[in-house]
Parts: sequence; C-alpha cells; structure tokens
Amino acid sequence: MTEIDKIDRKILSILQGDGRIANVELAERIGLSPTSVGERLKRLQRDGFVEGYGARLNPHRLGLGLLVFVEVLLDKTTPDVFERFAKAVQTAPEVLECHMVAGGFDYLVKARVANMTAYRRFLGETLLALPGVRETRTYAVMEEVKRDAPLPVG
Amino acid sequence: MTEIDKIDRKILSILQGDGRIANVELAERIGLSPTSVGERLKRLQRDGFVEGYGARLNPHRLGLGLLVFVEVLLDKTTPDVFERFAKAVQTAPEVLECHMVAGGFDYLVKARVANMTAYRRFLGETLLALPGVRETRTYAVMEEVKRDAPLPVG
DNA sequence: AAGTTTGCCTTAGAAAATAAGGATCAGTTC
DNA sequence: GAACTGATCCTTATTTTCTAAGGCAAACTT
Repeated sequence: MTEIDKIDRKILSILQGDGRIANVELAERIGLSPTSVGERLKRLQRDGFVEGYGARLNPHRLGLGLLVFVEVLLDKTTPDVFERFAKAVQTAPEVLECHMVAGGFDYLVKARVANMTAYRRFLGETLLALPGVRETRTYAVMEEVKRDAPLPVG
Repeated sequence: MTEIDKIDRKILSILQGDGRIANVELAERIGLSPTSVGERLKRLQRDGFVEGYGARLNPHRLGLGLLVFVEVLLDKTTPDVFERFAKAVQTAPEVLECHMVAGGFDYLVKARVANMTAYRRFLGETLLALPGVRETRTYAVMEEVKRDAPLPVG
C-alpha cells in the first residue's frame, strides 16, 4: 500500500503543477484510460501521497507585500513554553510556516504581512506578546528568488 | 480591474483550501449561481489573483524526510555573484524556496532532501559548488509546527 | 492447475462545466 | 429626466467530464 511506480510519480508531478487538470486530459498525457488514472489517483489520495488541492494565490495582489522570516528564541525556564508557543502560532493568520530547528535558535517563523508597519504591529502584539519569547531576529525578504517550487517527485 | 469584494475573497478562501471543489458546490457555499461564480473566478484568474492550482503532496510519504533552512553568505567581490547564484538555485530541485534577505546574511534557502546523507551531498555538490558562496549556516528542522498555511484573504 | 488479485479496458448513465441570451440596477451622458 | 453603458446576476441548453459497473488478461498464490 506504500509502493509507488513511475506512472504514479508522473501523475503526482503533473497534478502538482496543475491540480485542476481534467482527468481526461491527465489520462491522455499519461497514456492510460481515464478510469485507470482515476483509480490510481484515488489510491494515491487514500494512501496519503496527496493531501489535498489548493489554489495558488498571488500574495502581492492580495496586499501582502512583505515576507519576513523571524528567528525566535524561547526562555526555557517553564516546561510548557514550547507547546504554548506552538499553539499560539497556529492561530496567527500572518504565520504561514513555523518550524522548530536545531541550531542557534528555537523556531523559524515565516510570515506575510502588508508592510513594515503591519509587521511592527505583528511583532509587538503577536510574537513578543507570547510568554516565553526571549529574543527574536527579523529578516525581511527583499527579493523572492524562488517561490514554492514543486517537490521533486520525478 | 484590481478591485476585489467580499464575495471574491470568499471564493479565494474556499479555493485555497480546496482547489478541486466543484463549481456547483462552490456556488452553493457562496450563495450565487454557478455561472456567476464561474465568471468571478475567471476574472480573478485573469487579473492574477489566482496563479494556478496544485496538489498538496506529503513530502514524508515521498521520501523527503528532512527539511532544512540554509543561510548563505556570498562573496561580494565579483559583480554578478547574485545573478549567478539566483540562476543556479532555480535548477536545483532540492531547493523549494530561496529569498534574498536584509540582515546578517544574503540568501535564505529552504530545501527538502531524503536525509542527512542526502543533505551532506546537496551541500557539498550543489550549494558550496556555486561560485561566490563564502559561508553557509544550516538549520535542520526537527518539527514542522505549522506547514504551508493559507494566505489570510478573509 | 485453479483461484485470487491487480491493473487495465469499454460502456453507459449521472453530474458538472460552459456558452448563449436576457433581466435588473447603478452610474453616466446628453 | 431619458437613454445609454457596463456590471452582475440569472436560466437554459449543449458539450464535456466524471463515475460506477462489468469484463478481460497477466501475475502471483495456494
């Protein structure tokens, strides 16, 4: 149930680039009948290779012009700081990603806001307001060289 | 052509969460006819709010178990290091994102690889092989607290 | 060797997308 | 104020797509 062959990979690859492609056209590109491709896709979804589908929106068009990365250091005196921080991060809509990392700091946060003013508010009212946050280092993105590339499945 | 109302935002929000939702069902949720919603969506795509659609794949299921962030410092002696680095990064399938940042380093790279062995190879053969790379700092992700959250459109 | 599973196919009925045409309303022009 | 224009929405009809059913062949099991 966890095996995956070349055809499956091709399906995933195409679907990653165009999640709304018609099954008929997908089947043509693959070289199988629509039914077969549909069955394969169903299996890929059932087995967790495909977690869902989503529209790719343009953040700048939506007024989210500023992308920032924030390194966060926690005050590890209380035992549940990590859980509380992780939980709070989930509810903040500005936070697109948050990862616990090994290295010089604890969390790396990726967030999108309208501009520096909005970031200033986000930093003060959301990030620094969290209990246990000892230090943050902000890196504002000047140029997005590569954005959300597809996973290498092929 | 760049205005966007509450209904548009709702469409985008739903579509970001489920890019494959049938237009009929989307229309029901919105409270309009399928045709109207279709016309709105077409406009949103034409005006660049929607850049495309994609399947969300599970990286772990695909054998990409290790997520890393790499801070890269460039040797700014030659004038075209930035362009050359940016170009090289585009062709590396392991690199999912790459951003030029303001702050203590030059680029922040997000990459997915199978494991530490694969990362070691990627670092040596791809990143450090690039001309002009002076220093790198690697941060391996231990826990993905929040992953690819939708943009706050609502 | 018979049975089972797997993967593929074709076909037909159900569902959805799309295109055409028309009604209504707000804002604009004469 | 009347007519025009454009935007937004609707219904309807045609085309396309999806989905479910059933069958065939190859591979793997017992």
